[in-house]
Amino acid sequence: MAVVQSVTRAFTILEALRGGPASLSEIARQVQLPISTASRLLATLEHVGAAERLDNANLYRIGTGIVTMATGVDASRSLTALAREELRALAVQSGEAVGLSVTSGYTVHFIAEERADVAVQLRDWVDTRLPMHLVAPGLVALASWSDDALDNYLGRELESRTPNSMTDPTALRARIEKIRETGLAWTCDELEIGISSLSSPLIARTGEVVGGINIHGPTFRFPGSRAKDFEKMVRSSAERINQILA
Amino acid sequence: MAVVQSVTRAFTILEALRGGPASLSEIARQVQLPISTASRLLATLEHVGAAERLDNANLYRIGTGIVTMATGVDASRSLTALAREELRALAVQSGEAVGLSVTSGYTVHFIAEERADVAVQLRDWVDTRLPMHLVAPGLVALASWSDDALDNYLGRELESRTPNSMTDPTALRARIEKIRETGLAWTCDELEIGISSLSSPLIARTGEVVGGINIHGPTFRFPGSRAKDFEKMVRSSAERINQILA
DNA sequence: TGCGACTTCCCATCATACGGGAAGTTTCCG
DNA sequence: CGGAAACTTCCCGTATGATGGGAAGTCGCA
Repeated sequence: MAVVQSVTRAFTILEALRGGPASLSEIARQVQLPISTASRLLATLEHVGAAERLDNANLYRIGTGIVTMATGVDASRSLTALAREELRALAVQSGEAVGLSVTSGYTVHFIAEERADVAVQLRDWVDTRLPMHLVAPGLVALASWSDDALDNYLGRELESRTPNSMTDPTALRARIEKIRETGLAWTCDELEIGISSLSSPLIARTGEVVGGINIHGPTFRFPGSRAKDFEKMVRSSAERINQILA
Repeated sequence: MAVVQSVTRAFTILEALRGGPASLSEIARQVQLPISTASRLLATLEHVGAAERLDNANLYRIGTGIVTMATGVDASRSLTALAREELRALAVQSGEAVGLSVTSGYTVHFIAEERADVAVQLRDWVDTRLPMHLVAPGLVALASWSDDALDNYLGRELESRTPNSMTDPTALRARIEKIRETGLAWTCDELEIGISSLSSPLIARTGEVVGGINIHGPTFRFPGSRAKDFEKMVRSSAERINQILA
């Protein structure tokens, strides 16, 4: 299969730009091309709208043209769609409801849910935004944050929703330390009495935790005896989704 | 400013792919390149993940690589993110659910939704694809099409979902003519009994209608008395989003 | 003022993108 | 079933156009 050199190189440059705005020489170094070649390719990318130049500076970044392109992508392959099958499988396997959430600022935003067919169900969390320290996917996200970012989060007034909500910064810090070791968070009766949940992180190509998937349901259906199984399931599901993301 | 021919051509092809999956020869025709050249460029795009080939068929479509690229863009600049604020405002203002959709081939694809806090709500349409002639954003898109394209659409068997679904080509043509004048489409009980909707088009930089935003809800909440207000709201919201797109 | 790092532009060179066409495959009709 | 039409894939000779070294210009800094 014949492949056009210049086009391949152009996309390599685009890939490099994902790391954030960069100058011509930085990019040339990064992709190992002579400056003049990189310059010509960047000019071309700019020309077609795939890259843009920061206002006045000599910095390039990915352009809006790419975003427009992306909206034309068959939607069945958006993150939620890609993940949906996986979520469904996990719901069936666990017999519980399964959620997909993304982190945004200081909140966790649930964007998809799949549920098994059992009588007692929780309410639908899709499209709700919740404080990170009260939900399992929020805790795994916090666990990925730098100390500084974490300090900022914990330094604020922390919302409480049940007597079980944990709002003490020191206690939370210790708990997060544990999560860092296990890569998995449990919550129990912290958001609402009677709800238990466990979550594993979703990790973007950049290494950043962008969200989580979680199994949740009535606390009485989450006894210690099923815990290990649940943990294994949610871990391997997250693993598979991460592979798609990578 | 020197520009690399092959790279420019590659992006032209990518642009052409936005119209939906297409075969090698279709694309070659569309972008006016010799088949062998188009073939080589498509192979390259496939190689870098910017295009992919439909399972077995000889159809290419935009690839996940582009989506991944787009996620590298400052999130505040993605279409849905840009539009979200606007949608939310519109939902609050109208007190109804508000949808954002893009057109793709002969279908309308809902990609985002915001809803007001009212008791009776419709199901979530996000991630569904619907025939253009049954939904308001589809009708405004059709209204922007050339006569030839419209003939093609209307020449096919048109799906019907309720007794109110309009499937007669002549009637649809007349209706679309009206929409062309007003720049706004209403539907009532045509997709599902009890759902009303109105929509204004989203117009890309190229002048092409790429999608629409719409207000929708239970028909009983869409009396004539509110119609004018709704029309004004959806129009000005679309206007603002279009300004962002331009 | 001079140095270093950077961007832009030019131009000779030849690697490489190009496109016609052959060969193979599928689709569509009569 | 047969044969034409339309399509995809592959090959290869040609010359176009991508390439990269380097000069010239710019900026910041000491």
